[in-house]
Amino acid sequence: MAIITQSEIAKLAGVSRATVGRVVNNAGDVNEETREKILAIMKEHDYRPNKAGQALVNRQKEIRIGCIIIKSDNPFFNQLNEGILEKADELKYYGIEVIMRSVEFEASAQLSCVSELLSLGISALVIQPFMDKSICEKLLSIEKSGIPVVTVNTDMPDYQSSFCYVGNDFYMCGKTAANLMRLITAGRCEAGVIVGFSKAKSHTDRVLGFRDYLKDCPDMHIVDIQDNNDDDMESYYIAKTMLLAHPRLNAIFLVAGGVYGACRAIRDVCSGTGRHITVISFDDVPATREMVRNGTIAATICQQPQRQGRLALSVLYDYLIEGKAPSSNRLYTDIQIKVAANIDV
Amino acid sequence: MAIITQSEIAKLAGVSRATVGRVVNNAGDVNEETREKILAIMKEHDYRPNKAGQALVNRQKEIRIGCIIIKSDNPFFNQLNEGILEKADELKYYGIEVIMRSVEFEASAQLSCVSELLSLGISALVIQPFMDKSICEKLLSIEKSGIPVVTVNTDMPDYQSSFCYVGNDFYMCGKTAANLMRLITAGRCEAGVIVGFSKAKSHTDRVLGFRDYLKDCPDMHIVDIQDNNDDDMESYYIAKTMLLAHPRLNAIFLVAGGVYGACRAIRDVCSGTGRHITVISFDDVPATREMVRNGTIAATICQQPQRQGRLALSVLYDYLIEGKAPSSNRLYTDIQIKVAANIDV
DNA sequence: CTGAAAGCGCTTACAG
DNA sequence: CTGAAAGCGCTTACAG
Repeated sequence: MAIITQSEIAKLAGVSRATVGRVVNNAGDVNEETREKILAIMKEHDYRPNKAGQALVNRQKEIRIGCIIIKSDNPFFNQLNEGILEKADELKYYGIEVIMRSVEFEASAQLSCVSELLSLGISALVIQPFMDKSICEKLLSIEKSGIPVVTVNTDMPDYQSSFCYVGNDFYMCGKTAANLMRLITAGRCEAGVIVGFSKAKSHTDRVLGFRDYLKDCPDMHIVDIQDNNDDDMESYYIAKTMLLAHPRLNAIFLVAGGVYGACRAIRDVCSGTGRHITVISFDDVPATREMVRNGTIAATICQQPQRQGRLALSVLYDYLIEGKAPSSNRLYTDIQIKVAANIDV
Repeated sequence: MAIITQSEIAKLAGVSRATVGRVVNNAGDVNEETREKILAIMKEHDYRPNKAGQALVNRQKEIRIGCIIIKSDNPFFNQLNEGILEKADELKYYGIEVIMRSVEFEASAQLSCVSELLSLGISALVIQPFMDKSICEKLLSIEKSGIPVVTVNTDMPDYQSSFCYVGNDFYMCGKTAANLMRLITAGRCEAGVIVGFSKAKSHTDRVLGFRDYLKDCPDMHIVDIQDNNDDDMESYYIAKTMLLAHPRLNAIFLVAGGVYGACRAIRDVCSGTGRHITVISFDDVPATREMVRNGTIAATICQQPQRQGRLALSVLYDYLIEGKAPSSNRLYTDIQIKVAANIDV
């Protein structure tokens, strides 16, 4: 079927291009009869607007999107950042300005940043929300005022829902980690779990999924679980203590940051003793990649942070410019398992 | 830095938009001095053409891209097909027509299809090349005549190189399969290898990578290797024979199609005997997914066929319309490991 | 309720 | 060698 344009529709309907434009964009009054006639022609010819045309005319507006991402030493967040910046650079050419803010992962800091961005006149917001009631309420209220919020990389609590969430399905990530653990330990393990922080839904969901998977595995147990606050020193101390306290512990599940610290502890405690620990971690920051390459970590589960960043802005572009809502309000990126052989591809 | 357009450059240089256009597109003669002046301004302001503008004007041309993909019952090829069709549908709006041909995986059929497409006036070709001298020579000759060839999903032999290859790095895929096998069998296995066909580089490279990885694993061996021609019945027979002939065989590496047949043989031979076979396969057609879900296959390695299809056309769009060569002439898609827990995400 | 018109950024055939 | 102009498809302010 050949492509049809607005002016061809206009010709077929015996009206002007402007009238067709009004129908397409649901903008302005149009006589009911002619509207229906035009809609019928659109349907018959499967009309879809030419995106290049839309993009071009869009440069005449000035649209701003605000982004609030976590300020942290963890290089993981740079990967997310990169994705956002890449897409932002592209959107610049389509008349969209992206305003970036890097903010402490903490309620009051996020709240005041949201207010600042609102005062700059943003039409949409991208945020990694701190899991707290005050943040939820704020985000829901600005959505009510017509500003869509995309939660990226980590989400609000389950009972709430933003315009769209873009990121991993962390519950399934936890299950995937457990699945790998089962395959590698032949279904027999005593595992230590080291969590990042409990105010990130991304972390708590991973633990939930892991636990649930273990329910069907009679010979797999969690013997200890601790928070490391994504910190390498805490992580080292916790791992070391776990390993010494539980001599039969043969697996460690690293839920978030502090991977390097935990791996050092394993080396310090086990090296030369013949004791082998199966380690599953998340993400692929440089320290983690190195540990996968040298065999300390059996597998790491990655979430495409760059893609998350790009996708968050894409979704908003489609909505703001093309008036097209996302296909789902949970857009999940791939759960990517990486072992030594495919981590550098 | 604010964005700059051709007409702003024109103003700064004191020339017309047309002259700037000529410099940007390297088209037509321009006085050397003014050319340099314009180039300097472009550089200073980091000028990059607005893609929407380019796309729009492009509709006035008529560009055709030919695609030759393998005709087969294997649903894997539908996935590749889908990706191509998706992108083709998008490119329609940019004035590009994609001509699809589904052809037997065999030299003479591919050759005559190439000729047919050339006679239709294509400006570029996408193909899954049969690995044969006659095909190589044909493709190289049409590249010499100025028509870029993108090899997709499987490549020409190593000593030759198309304009661009889009697909997995199959050698690394083979290594990844071996890496998983090592993790799951604790480095001790007697493996049977079942190959698709030997005239697809994608298949032979996987075997190479697998073999090479095993060189460093003293307790992992290949005890048998056979071709199944991607056929389920042959596959069943081969797997059954292998399992019976080698009672200590505890792992099977399924290099390509015929996954269902091989898995049935494993069930028939091993069910109820307590014998466990670790199976690693490729791709995620429905039958394979089912075997991963029910635990017959430990892991399957996927290659994003849809993405390969889309990317092959993207690369050509960038080249034909924006004059931008691909960042590399090997564009590798991700090596995706899927286990039961993440295969349905 | 409707149409004529301008303009987004770009490319290119045409006239000089 | 250079400029004026047309036109790709779209949106929207303006005049009626």
